[in-house]
Amino acid sequence: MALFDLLGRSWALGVVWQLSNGGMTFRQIQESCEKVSPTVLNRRLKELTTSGIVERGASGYQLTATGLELFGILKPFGTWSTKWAESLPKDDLHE
Amino acid sequence: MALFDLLGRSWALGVVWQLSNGGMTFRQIQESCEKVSPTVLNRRLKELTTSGIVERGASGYQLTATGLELFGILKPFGTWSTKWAESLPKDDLHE
DNA sequence: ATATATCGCTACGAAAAAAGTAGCAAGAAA
DNA sequence: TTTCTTGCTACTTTTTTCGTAGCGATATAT
Repeated sequence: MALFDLLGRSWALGVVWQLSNGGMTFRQIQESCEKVSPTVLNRRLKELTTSGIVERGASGYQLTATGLELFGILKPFGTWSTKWAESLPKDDLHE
Repeated sequence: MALFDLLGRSWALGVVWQLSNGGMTFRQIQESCEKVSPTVLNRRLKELTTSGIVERGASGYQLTATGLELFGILKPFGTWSTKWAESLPKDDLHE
């Protein structure tokens, strides 16, 4: 349940998702996440770092081995979500 | 990304997780989630309902077919999270 | 050296979300 | 009728997030 607490915060899942493409700079993440406020992004990155999911590397922030493992689990959401989105009226996504 | 927005709200993942055990009443969910405030629980349930993940049945709230499918994807988190929790100092879970 | 640009990040006020507590209306049971 | 439980709303306080501005550090160019 602590995992859901961590990942259930704003942008946490999005950051992990984005970082799966490789290392990104702070501002790159910021832009790819539809402009997250730097305050929150910084907080999420710190949380994910002390949780051993994200680390800093040569090319900026990147997933740790553990983080990549987590992304492996997260991956199926991608395909599932497109199916799911089609089964809904567009407006429902904004509630 | 809309999926992460929906599931990245407080208790959303927790509710889906709890409901996987079968139908639950409003108050049962409330207690199993370490006392979520009714305000938020009600909102999450409405969101998940209009998103076709949760529905109301004879025994209270329950997952739809789509919801069960989602839980199938969510399931691996369970085993992964225990491993993950062990690889961390206890305190890190509270940040 | 000076100017320019990009980087990670902090500060700060406003807005939104969640917590926490109380309690109501409806239905079932005694 | 009284008593319970259930789903849920109301209301206030606390926490989180947003949105914008901008600093200090490093790099690159002039």
